Amino acid sequence: MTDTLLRQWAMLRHIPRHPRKVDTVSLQNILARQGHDITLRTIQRDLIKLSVVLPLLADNAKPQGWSWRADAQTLDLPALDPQAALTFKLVESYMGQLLPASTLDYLQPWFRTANGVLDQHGNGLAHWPDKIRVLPHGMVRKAPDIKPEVAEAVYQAVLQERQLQITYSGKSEDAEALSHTIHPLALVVRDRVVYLISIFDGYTDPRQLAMHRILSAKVLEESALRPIGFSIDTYINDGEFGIPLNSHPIVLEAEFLRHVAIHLHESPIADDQVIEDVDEDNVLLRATVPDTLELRLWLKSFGDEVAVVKPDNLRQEFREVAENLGDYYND
Amino acid sequence: MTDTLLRQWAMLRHIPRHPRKVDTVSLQNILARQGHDITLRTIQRDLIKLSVVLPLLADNAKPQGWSWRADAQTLDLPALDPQAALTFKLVESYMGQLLPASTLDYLQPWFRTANGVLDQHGNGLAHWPDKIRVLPHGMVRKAPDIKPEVAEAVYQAVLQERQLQITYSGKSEDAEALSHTIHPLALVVRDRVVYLISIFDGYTDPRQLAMHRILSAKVLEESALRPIGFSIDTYINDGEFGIPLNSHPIVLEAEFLRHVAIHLHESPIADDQVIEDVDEDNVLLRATVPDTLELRLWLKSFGDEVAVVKPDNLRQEFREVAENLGDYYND
DNA sequence: TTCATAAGCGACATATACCGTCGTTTGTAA
DNA sequence: TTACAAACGACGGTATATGTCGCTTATGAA
Repeated sequence: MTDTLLRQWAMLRHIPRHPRKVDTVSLQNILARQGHDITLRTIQRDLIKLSVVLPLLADNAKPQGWSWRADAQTLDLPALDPQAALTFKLVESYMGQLLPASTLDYLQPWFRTANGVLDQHGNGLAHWPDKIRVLPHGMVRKAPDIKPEVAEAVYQAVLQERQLQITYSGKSEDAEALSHTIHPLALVVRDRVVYLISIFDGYTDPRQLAMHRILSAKVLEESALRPIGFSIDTYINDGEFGIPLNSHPIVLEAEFLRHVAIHLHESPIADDQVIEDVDEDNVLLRATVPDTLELRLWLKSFGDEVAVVKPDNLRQEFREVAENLGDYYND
Repeated sequence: MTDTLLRQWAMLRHIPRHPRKVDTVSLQNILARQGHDITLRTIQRDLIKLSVVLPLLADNAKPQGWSWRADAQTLDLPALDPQAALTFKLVESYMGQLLPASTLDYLQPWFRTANGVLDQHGNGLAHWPDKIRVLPHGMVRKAPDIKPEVAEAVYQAVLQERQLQITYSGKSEDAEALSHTIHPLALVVRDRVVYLISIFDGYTDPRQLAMHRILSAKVLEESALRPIGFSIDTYINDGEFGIPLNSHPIVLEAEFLRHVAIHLHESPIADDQVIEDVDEDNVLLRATVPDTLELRLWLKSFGDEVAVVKPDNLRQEFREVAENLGDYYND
């Protein structure tokens, strides 16, 4: 039974990407725990042999630290097929607008691998980058960037439920950055901003910290406190992020200009959506939807191309918006 | 020099996921082309040995077909670290709303692997699924689903520039599905819908086909024609998707209610964005932005919480919208 | 049914690469 | 300088990887 191959394979999986590294003794322990009793010498030999054909590198420190080259492509098994590669490129285009660059960077190895697969698979005549585009939906805004060290510490603290020592700059630029000890609870991403929900040491109420305003973060040894019964969904549904107005869905009726309704046919807003003709220029949309802020933003974005018919209170809201707008522009 | 490891590695990379498969003779040819001159017997032995520790399976056909189990996790080297795993989960949450399910399915193996990594890395007490949420931006709409066979054929045809035989159902439900031969040019994703830009055989103008309305697709042998000088960016910029109104950026000035402006601080709409106080309740935003439809949708979504000040023509547009709205609701 | 063909599989022999052991060298800290 | 730990080189016995060969089995045509 060829233990060699399995052992090398297991060893490779425990070598981290540069700048993280691992020394031979640690590898020996890890392998021993998995049932591979092996000499240090053998591990050294394996590493040297493997580094000839794989992008592995050892630093010059005394207990040699081994790592994968930072820019190494991932070697996936099974290999990335062209469909998956294309999907990765779609994700890259989409998420570039939605996630901080330093977070998305973690997926760079796969994006690079996808490039390779696509280059190889196309017939080389014309390039595939000319054949795929993702058009932005909504304003193109860049996600505020998060320091990689901060992201790393925060992710670790959340997953392992450890306390975190952070310095946090207030909303105003000139505010002093203050140091706090916090108990992280959860991560919430909304509208390009990553929030860390956590409790300040000594307090009991969860607060939202925008991650891009955390200047430094250090994972502490102490485990984090977690209020009994805390639930991220309850927290969100309590309206802390301003999402739900009303837990009961409503039956929306609204008149759209006909040319707008084309998009509604393409991707319906509800399973029971119905679109009826009203007259030559207008159609009526009827659908059961959640009664949220997002619904209002969406309806308002159509401006004068939509008129809310029902329910009455929503129509009333829109009437008031229209009145206010009239006042603005009639100066 | 241990050729064995490399050879087995190369072989594994050429085994596709179920239901696709590969036979030993093909593997021998592939490996021979990469410089591994090896007996068929050895390949058989390798496969059997590897299938003990890896999710490989052989069917019962006569020339045995080998494949990875369809639900096999990916084995990545370097291994997925917790940060990357979390990023994959974020992508899964985000893209679930933006890409058709059948397209996103190609990334399932990575999502599964990410689950495993996170399960292992957390301390097991509380589950990480309770610690991460992505809140939707905009209306929650499902991306219309695309048939997997269609997606596969279309992706292949686009990448390899081959003609495509499709049946396409018109916009109206009752329209007959018609068969066409088309020359695919590019893929454009907008607002949850994937469009295939292509030229119908015998015509010269590019058309947009919504992929979810393609009922069947078959890649033909003939290579696709491509108009000389066709550029996907030019095509988009010609306004075929209704995006750009004007190629010159404008300097936008708009008054926002103060509480709205908090979000603008978090993720600015432009690098040169400035926010000034106007009075107790209002602030003025000034920024250089592209003059697009998206800008208008975004501004309109604020309803009566924003008043456009400059440029003049944009203010005029909004004045008209306000007037029309006033007419609607004053019946 | 029979036969021809091709693929899968078991067995065997041998070259070789693997791996533990041990001694030497090198680099770091006291 | 000394002490210590890690890296490295060399060696030999053992395990195993691989080519070869022949038998078995499945498939399809006659």
